Amino acid sequence: MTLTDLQQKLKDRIRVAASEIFGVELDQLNVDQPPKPELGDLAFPVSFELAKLVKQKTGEKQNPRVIAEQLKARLEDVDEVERVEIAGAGYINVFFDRARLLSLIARPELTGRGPAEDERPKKMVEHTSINPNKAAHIGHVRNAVLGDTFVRILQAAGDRVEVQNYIDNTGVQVADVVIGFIHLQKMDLDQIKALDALLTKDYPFDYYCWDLYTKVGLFYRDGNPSGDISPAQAKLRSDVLHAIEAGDNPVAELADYVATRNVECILDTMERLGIRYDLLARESDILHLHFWERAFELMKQTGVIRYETEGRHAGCWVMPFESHTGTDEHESDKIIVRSNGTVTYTGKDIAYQLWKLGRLGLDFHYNVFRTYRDGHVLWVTTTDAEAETRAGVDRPHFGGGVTVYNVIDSRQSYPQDIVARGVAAVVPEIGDDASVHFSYEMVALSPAACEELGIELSDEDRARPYIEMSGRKGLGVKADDLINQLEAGALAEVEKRNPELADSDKKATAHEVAVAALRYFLLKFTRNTVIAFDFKEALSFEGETGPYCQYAAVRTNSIFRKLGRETVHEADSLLESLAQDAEAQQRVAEVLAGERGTEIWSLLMLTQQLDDVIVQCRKSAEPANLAKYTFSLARTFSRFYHDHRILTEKDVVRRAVLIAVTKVVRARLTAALGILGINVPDQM
RNA sequence: GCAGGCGUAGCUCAGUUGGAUAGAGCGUCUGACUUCGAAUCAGAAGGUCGCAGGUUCGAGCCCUGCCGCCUGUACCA
Repeated sequence: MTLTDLQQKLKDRIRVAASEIFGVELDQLNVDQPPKPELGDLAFPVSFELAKLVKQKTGEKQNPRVIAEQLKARLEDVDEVERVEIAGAGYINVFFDRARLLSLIARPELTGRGPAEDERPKKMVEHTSINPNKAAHIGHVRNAVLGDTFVRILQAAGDRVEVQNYIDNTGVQVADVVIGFIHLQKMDLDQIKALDALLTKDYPFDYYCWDLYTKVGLFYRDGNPSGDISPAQAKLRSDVLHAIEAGDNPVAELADYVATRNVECILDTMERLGIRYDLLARESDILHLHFWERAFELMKQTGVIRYETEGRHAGCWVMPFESHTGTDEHESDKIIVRSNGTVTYTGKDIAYQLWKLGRLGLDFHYNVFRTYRDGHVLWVTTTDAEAETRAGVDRPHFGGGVTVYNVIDSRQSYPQDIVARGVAAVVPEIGDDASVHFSYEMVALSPAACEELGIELSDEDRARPYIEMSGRKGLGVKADDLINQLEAGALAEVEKRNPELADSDKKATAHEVAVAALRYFLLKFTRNTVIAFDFKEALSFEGETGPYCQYAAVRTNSIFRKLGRETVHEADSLLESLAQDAEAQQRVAEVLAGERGTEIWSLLMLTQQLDDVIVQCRKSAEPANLAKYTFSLARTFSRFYHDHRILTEKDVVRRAVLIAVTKVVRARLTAALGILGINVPDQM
């Protein structure tokens, strides 16, 4: 029996009682937590609701407190319930039998649940999807960390998940860097390869491209970063772009090398943070395998788009958009195919989305991109039908998801909405819910952070709350730079605290601490909060941070290291025998009673909320809830740790209780951190 | 104009489908280390939840109207 089951049992009792006593059916039944643990373990505000329903039904006005009194006896019957109190204007507060529940909770957890792997509906999560033309910055990392954590949440909740990273290898951003190599650096593919081979770890290929991309931005604008692109350069860009899209020519070959190398660098960055993928879906393959043409047919057949013969959009295929009315300045219809016959980005996105949902009727070919150290294989799409047989590895089936989550920043909400509607219109049976825009706000730079980066600001910018990062302007904090800085800071701390450790262990620990700091920093804000990046805050290891949570978990481990097996065994068997030993049960109840006992008890209750939090995070798609919960568990444990000595505790029963609670905390805290993508080192 | 988001302590942010005395962290001030590790803990100060109405037993949360900020609203990708 878990706490969730117990809650359900109590809810059922209340429903039955409401029906029998008042003749009223409750469709919704809320459970709260009392503001203080002294007020009970669960609170039902149901009496207020009942008073309303009874009044509606009979016209008779009832006092919520009187109603509560009538329900009280029904709940007190339950074995796990010690007593029930009526509080305030009519809250029903339930107090559990603490000793009894402790022995239930302290039992080793049963593993294994849910149906077999392939029977579960598949959820698709697309995240990261960085333009492969430069290094990743912290804004990209927010995307990846949010996506990766959500994947872990879904998996923890028992879902089957497929993780995709979309590679826009034929877009203008790649074209821009290609122009930089060809026209600014005057390099051909062989020279680029030679350069790449010479680049060091401190300044890798994606860093080189980062700087080159900025130069191209200036080149386009004749040296003025905020100027317009000159017509001659625009022509250059468009020619290169077309060559890349067409494929099978030297420019496309060069572009493919550049894009692929950047993807490799970005994947390396992400792996430092524990982020991995199942499939890289490349735009070039979507193009060359004619996904769009198929989608176009489907959209025409279903009447989702229509051909305009007159007006401003004459010659275009448009998708009517009735939700907002157009004004003189702004159109209400979205153009999918331009009058010159080319498809817009939105059109291509609809095709890809249809494939993800298994509704396109076409598939990619696949190749192995890399194999992670633990054997997990990352696949990449290809047009080469033979690639897979050459790979000689079993491939999972890709695509065909029931729900698709696209982790894309909130500025894309308009086009994302159109994609979702377009898809839903083509295949009405799957509905709008199948496409979820997992949106988040950007990471911007605080004015202070800009100054630290040595970026000059205009007076206008200085007055703003934050400054948007820009790859084109080279304005941003590179992910690897920040991770390096975090690792250096953590290493200094580790060296101070654990001088006896081997250098490799120190570095490994510092790495785990750095990952914890960065991931937690990006997860503690809710998705629709703009993060104004601040170095001091991001580099902090104190207070509400990842390392704080880690530290609490490390402490639980060090307690067990020092306790010795016998003592732990003794504690385990004492709690196991509770059901048969009335005297021991009485003693445990005493330990858990009173002010000190309540502190221990409320910590134990908090550990039991993890499953509910996971379920809630899956539903709300909000990883910040889990981050907040994890911090609060770590904080509550830290307090418990200071208030209760375990190693020196002489009272055997009391020590057994403390050990049992610490054990449960260790398991839950480690699990919660794991879902956040944070590991617990042996020491730190 | 329209659409979406935001406005909560000095600063940065949480706040579940409306519930009990609005919470954290940072910063400030005061305490606690021959320690189960102080990356910690305890205490203090700090609030007209943007403004004004409304709905109800009850509103930071729902409704209406204002004010302010942000982002979208391309035959760019």
